[in-house]
Amino acid sequence: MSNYKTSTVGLAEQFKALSNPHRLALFQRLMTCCVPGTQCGLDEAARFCVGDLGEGLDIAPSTLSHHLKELQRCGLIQTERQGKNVHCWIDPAVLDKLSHFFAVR
Amino acid sequence: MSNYKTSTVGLAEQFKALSNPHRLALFQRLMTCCVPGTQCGLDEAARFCVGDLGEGLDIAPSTLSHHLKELQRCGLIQTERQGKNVHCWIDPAVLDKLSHFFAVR
DNA sequence: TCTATAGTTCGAAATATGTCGAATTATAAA
DNA sequence: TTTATAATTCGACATATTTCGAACTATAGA
Repeated sequence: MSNYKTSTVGLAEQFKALSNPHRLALFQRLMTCCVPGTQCGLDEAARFCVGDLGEGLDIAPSTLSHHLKELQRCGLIQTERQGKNVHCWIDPAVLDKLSHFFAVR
Repeated sequence: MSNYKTSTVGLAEQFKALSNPHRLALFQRLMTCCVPGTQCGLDEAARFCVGDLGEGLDIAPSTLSHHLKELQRCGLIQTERQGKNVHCWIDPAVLDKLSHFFAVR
């Protein structure tokens, strides 16, 4: 447990979150705002709200909510209420960590 | 959604394979042979056989076999019989792909 | 205050997964 | 040919996951 995010169990939880096609699609949408020059999580214009994220995925709101909760539980995404909406975003450090895991160098 | 299927569903299957702590541990062991100067899959000395891979994981041989089959099914690892043993390895291209998926910038 | 919108929680049902032991196959060695 | 070792397949069972609809909470605006 020295570092939850990089331990085998913590990593496995993140991969489990990404193992569902719906959740992976949600994550990929959030990734699109993580581009050069953009500060994910700081630039609110680059965030998605829950409803918009689920657009076109054809799942019930309760299912969408459940999936986002799973993504958050394992540390893959962040959420914050903004009035009637709840905004979601990815901390770029999360992507860095996962990218490096597979980069054996 | 053909694009949705090829990119998202295939990836989700690989993440599902890595979502089990035992399978992730197996994959991590195989990753250790993917180091600079080593050609995974070509240098047989750098491969693990099934029995050695499961060493210390405390799972039944049948379970080990099942997990490796899952890793292979989604394209994460390769296997080849070598006499009494079956050798396993990772194609470095697989690691590149996954690393790049998370490398947004 | 009342209403509409956005999202969450809960309980249930169908399906998938992880695991084992027993039986089986493949190979090498005696 | 017989035996030992390495690994897989199969059947079973307990547990986990995915999904929904109904009910609920939170907020903004009229």
